[in-house]
Amino acid sequence: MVVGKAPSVKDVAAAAGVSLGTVSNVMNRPEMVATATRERVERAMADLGFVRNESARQLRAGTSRTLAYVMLDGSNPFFHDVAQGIELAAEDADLSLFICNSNGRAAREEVHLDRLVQQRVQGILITPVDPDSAFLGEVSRRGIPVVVVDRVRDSNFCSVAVDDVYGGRIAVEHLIENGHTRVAFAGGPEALGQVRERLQGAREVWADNGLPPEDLVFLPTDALTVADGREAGERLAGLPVRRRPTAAFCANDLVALGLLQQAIGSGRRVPEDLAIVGFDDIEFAAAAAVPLTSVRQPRQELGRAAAQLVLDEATNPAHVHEQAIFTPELIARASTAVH
Amino acid sequence: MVVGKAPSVKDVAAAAGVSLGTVSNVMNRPEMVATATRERVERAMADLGFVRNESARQLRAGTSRTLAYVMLDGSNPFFHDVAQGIELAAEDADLSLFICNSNGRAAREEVHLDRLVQQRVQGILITPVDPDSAFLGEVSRRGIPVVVVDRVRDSNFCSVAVDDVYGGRIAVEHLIENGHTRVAFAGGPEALGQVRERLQGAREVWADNGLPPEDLVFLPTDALTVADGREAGERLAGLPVRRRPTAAFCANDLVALGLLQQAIGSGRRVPEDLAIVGFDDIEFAAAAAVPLTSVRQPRQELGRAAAQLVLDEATNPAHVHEQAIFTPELIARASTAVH
DNA sequence: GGTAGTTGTTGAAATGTTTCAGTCGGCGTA
DNA sequence: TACGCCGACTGAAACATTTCAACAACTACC
Repeated sequence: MVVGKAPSVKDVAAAAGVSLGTVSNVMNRPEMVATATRERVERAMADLGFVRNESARQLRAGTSRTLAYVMLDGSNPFFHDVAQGIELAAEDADLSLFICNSNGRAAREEVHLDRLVQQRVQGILITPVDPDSAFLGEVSRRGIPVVVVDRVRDSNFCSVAVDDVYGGRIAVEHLIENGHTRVAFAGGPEALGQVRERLQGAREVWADNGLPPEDLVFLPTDALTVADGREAGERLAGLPVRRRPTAAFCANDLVALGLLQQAIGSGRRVPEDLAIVGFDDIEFAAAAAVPLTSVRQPRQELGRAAAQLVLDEATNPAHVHEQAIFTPELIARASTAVH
Repeated sequence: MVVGKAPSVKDVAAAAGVSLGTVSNVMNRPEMVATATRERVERAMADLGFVRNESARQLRAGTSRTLAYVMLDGSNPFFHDVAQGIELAAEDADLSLFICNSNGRAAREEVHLDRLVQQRVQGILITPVDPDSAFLGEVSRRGIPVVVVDRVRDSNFCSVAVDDVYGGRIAVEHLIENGHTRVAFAGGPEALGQVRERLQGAREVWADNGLPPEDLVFLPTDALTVADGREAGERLAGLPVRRRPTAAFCANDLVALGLLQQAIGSGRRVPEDLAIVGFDDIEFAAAAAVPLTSVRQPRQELGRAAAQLVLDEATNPAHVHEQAIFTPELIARASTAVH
């Protein structure tokens, strides 16, 4: 049962009575070896249970067959959908995808990046903790293509993101159209670009409609999780009735779900007492007890586009950096239905 | 801006005025090189921006620094929690974790496994599409430690799972205690070991309580997704009132969430009209609009234990295969509260 | 001042591939 | 028959490390 060491090309060559080079050719340019020989070699491979050693291949060929995605928050399904899009593109290009998770910690992110550079991966896709981190620049300078996902850096990087300001606009516009004149924005921390821009869009459209700024209430949260959403909901409920918003726009769906849960749990009705709009349109948004209106990001498409950019950068010498911006779309569901 | 090729050990050695071997020693056994030399070498490394080439290291040393987890369904948060547990253990052991997703397709799973073998990873953790697949046996026979997660194979494999029969028992026992005498079991396909065993546990405890088998209604689904749950909910609602169950036990939380959504959406109250128990206790279960009673699996712990087994198998010559079984726990929440 | 031991460093072999300049034999053409 | 050509195959170098036997320089001891 215990096996000796794995058979190498040399063993295959010996078994098939050919030279090393021929075995390699069978694997890498089968068209230039005679059919009979090729079959003999393939036979030998199967008999010996030969599996190519990728380290050796990569060392010699100098090119890796894997892409990596460093995601920001493994507990947010949004990032898994992005990853899924990347995976599909990687599959098409016959590459493996290495998925890492920084969990929002810069230190962990750096460890991952460091390892990826050691592995000399073909390209790195990343939703960084801080898009402007110097370390990211170093990786890129080292010659590894880096694409920033769901965030934007400067023009030295490719990036793929969504127009968050516009997303904020359509969310709040929808609420205004539905007759709301007091609206909360729940999300944070403000250091997050997403949060800032979605809030900005909300404020812009609010002003455009001539509504008084103080009626767009900012409800800051520590992070963008369900628990933070619940907590924001409690603060919202604590406001005096005449100042209490009748609708909330949340910086992402997790916060919106938390808010929804808190509202229903404390006996308020959604959307009658409180209308809610989320952001991302994760699968659980539609599946919530009151299906959630949300600003849809083309999650898989984001991933796919990012993968294509990184591949272009890796293989096309004439590559020029590109900041792709997608336009989000409002998906109206029960949580904002007019009653 | 364009960089020449990456500096190698040789370049570092030249820059520091030492030999190749010394540079290697600085990296791998720093204690046996004089402090002054070591500092000189480290200095040179930093100056040149040297990053060790992992392929070459692995080729020569013959040992990989990465673990891999092939997960079954990227859209189920349960598996991400397991992955998180593995990641923590990997971090402790200073290893990288490669996450792959088979999405329930055996073909994709095989592609992933094949690549992992090519990479000669240290160990593979997998929640397989089919735990008895022959391919898995081949991988293991090749000398790569394989641990089956959340499923059980024969005694030639380590595995980590939860006692599903017991889980089924406590779920239904809870419902019986709450006074329900007509209960549905929603889940499928029956080919899934999980589904079969959870149902079995449910039936056992049902019989133990002297209840008539026909009052435990099997509501089969195509898969374990939210959509399937909704669909099962519709079928449930379609039953004549006198035969309609007053409670449902779902094979996992996604199905339970779907059922919950359908029930509330069509005006029934939970738990008054329909009590619901899920399985897995994913984070969204507690965050549902009606917090879900669920059978908790120690998700992270599962992953952590699996990682430890795979590491033991990889490093301990005296390793003996082990089938770890965890005991699940019922977490009662509002969806089954007695009114 | 020779011997033994210790500490730090070296140099070369080895790892499993790919790549490329050659070799070899056979075939068609002049 | 000589020539060039072509297709199929070979052999060795190269890739960036690690490892290990050997060596050099000291120190300590008698």
